[in-house]
This record gives sequence, structure tokens and C-alpha cells, in this order.
Amino acid sequence: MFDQIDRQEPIFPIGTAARIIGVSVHTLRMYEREGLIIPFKKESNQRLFSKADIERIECIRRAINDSKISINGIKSIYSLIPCWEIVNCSEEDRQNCKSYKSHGEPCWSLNHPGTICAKKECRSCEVYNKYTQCGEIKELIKSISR
DNA sequence: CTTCTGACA
DNA sequence: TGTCAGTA
Repeated sequence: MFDQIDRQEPIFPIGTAARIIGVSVHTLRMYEREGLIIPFKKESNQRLFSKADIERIECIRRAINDSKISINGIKSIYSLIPCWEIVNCSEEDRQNCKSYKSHGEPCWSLNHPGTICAKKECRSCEVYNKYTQCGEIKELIKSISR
């Protein structure tokens, strides 16, 4: 029951997260740099990862190792998430939004000047969190299409 | 001892 | 992806 709460709690330092996932801390930082993940940051600038973050990264690892999808490929997939539907932004916002037309870059790694997303923290945004598990993207799109 | 950023014999 | 540097 409080498993749901802990799921989102940033409690693992990067070294611990790396050991759990089986990658180097360097790799985790690279994933962040590439915009694949948005780790929680303390005031001290230290990264912290939640259980959900770790599951997300494990999903990324499977995409890379099993499905042979490159990091750019993953970014491209992320960029296809219909964020405008999820946040239900205005038509004006869409005209001012880079991610509405962009290719290859997930919306959360772009600036959204003049839109409702400008103030939002992407780490807690539905678009970023809706699908931390593999295969959820298609289900998400289906639910929106209805 | 761990993490951070930036860099590359 | 590894690793070394120089800090915090």
C-alpha cells in the first residue's frame, strides 16, 4: 500500500541506482544528458532516483540491449508521445511549442516558452511519467484516440 | 568515501 | 563506455 508512495520517492543516490540497474554512474549521467531520464536533484545538485526511475531505466536498457534500439531511436520514440493531448494545451500554445512539431527530441528536453509547459516541472509531468514501463506508450496512444 | 562536471594517451 | 582530474 505504501509501495505506491515509495515508488515515486527519490531515495537512491546515483551510485546505488547504478549498482541496482547494473550500469555505470557515467552511463546514468549520459542518459540524463541525452534527455532519456530526469533524475531528481537535491539543492546540493546530487541526483536521486526513485523506484520508478529505476524501472524506467531498466526499460531503456532492454530497449538498447534486447531490441537494439539506439539512444537516438529511443528519443525519437519518446518524441512521438502526443503531449499536447495529454496536457491538453491550447491551440495558441501548440503554435508556440517546439515539441509540437519537433522530431527526435522528447518534449521534456525542450524549452516551452509561452506555453503552459513553461512552468511545469517535466519530471512530475504526466507526459514523462505516464509510461515508465515498456509497451505503455502504445496503450497510452490508444486511450487518447478513443 | 561518494558525487559532480568536463575531457580524452 | 571507461577513466582521470580537481572539487565539494
